[in-house]
Amino acid sequence: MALQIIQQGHNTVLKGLENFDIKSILECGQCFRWDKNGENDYTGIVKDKVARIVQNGSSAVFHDCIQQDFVDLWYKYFDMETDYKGIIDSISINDPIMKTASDFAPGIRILRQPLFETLITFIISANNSIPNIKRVVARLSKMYGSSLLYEGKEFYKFPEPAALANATLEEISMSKAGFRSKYIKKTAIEFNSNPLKVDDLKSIGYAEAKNTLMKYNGVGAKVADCTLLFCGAYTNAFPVDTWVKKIMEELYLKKDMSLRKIGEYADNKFGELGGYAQQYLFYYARSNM
DNA sequence: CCACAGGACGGCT
DNA sequence: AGCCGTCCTGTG
Repeated sequence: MALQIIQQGHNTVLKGLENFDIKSILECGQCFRWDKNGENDYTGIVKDKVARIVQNGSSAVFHDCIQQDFVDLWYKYFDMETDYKGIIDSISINDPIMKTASDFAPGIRILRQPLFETLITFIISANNSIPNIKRVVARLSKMYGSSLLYEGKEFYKFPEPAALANATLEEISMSKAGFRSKYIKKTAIEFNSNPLKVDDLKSIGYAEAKNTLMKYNGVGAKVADCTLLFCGAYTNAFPVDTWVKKIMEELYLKKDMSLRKIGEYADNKFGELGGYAQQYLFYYARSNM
């Protein structure tokens, strides 16, 4: 059944969802601005829109969301045009490990998040835990992002590059970003004076795009790959963190290997679909290992 | 109190 | 190229 998008009063209702599980999507470690209200019930902010999403099987309700907002923002954000069933079939055939990992969470989708926000939040993710990353991002947004009301509650947009570029290091440090505070400030200054767009990254090719991002202070190979993958620029980006290293070594490689070599192995094995493979593996590893 | 988890960087070999 | 100490905050 094809996806149906229906406006019902103030809400937008989706029916016929396939490979869409809101819990897997929002808790697989790719985003930091969503909060759980209850089972399959989340509220979050992207750009200047807040959404409360409640999923029930193959249906989901976007509360206080007109159909036009769904089409303009959320459809792209949730990567609705991509055929995830086809991707899973393609990477799982002749690969029982990937079959197990994708069967564990076939409803994962890779979000297409705003570039500057993705870059800064993954700088914050360096040597950090997901709950702490969320707290730091929430503090920065409250300090430097404009506020908006949704269902009577105040939400804060992710800061504009200029707001973080003009902040002092002492102020940014109050977010408790720790040693990453100076990375945030330097990168915001650089980005603000020479703004980068997703299309710029797409036009120069994966290797050059990764090099470009790694010039920012606080951005190594892993953060660069996360940014390229989660802003929707390159689906072949395969970020190797400690969890992916662990699961790749245990299930595929059967020996210790450097982060760089694991990345090369994945590139050969998964190619253009590496980013999807990485997400199934990462979520499976974090939940089961 | 201590041990540990989580990546980038810079200095070293 | 690879190894290792340091950076900061929070949790057990």
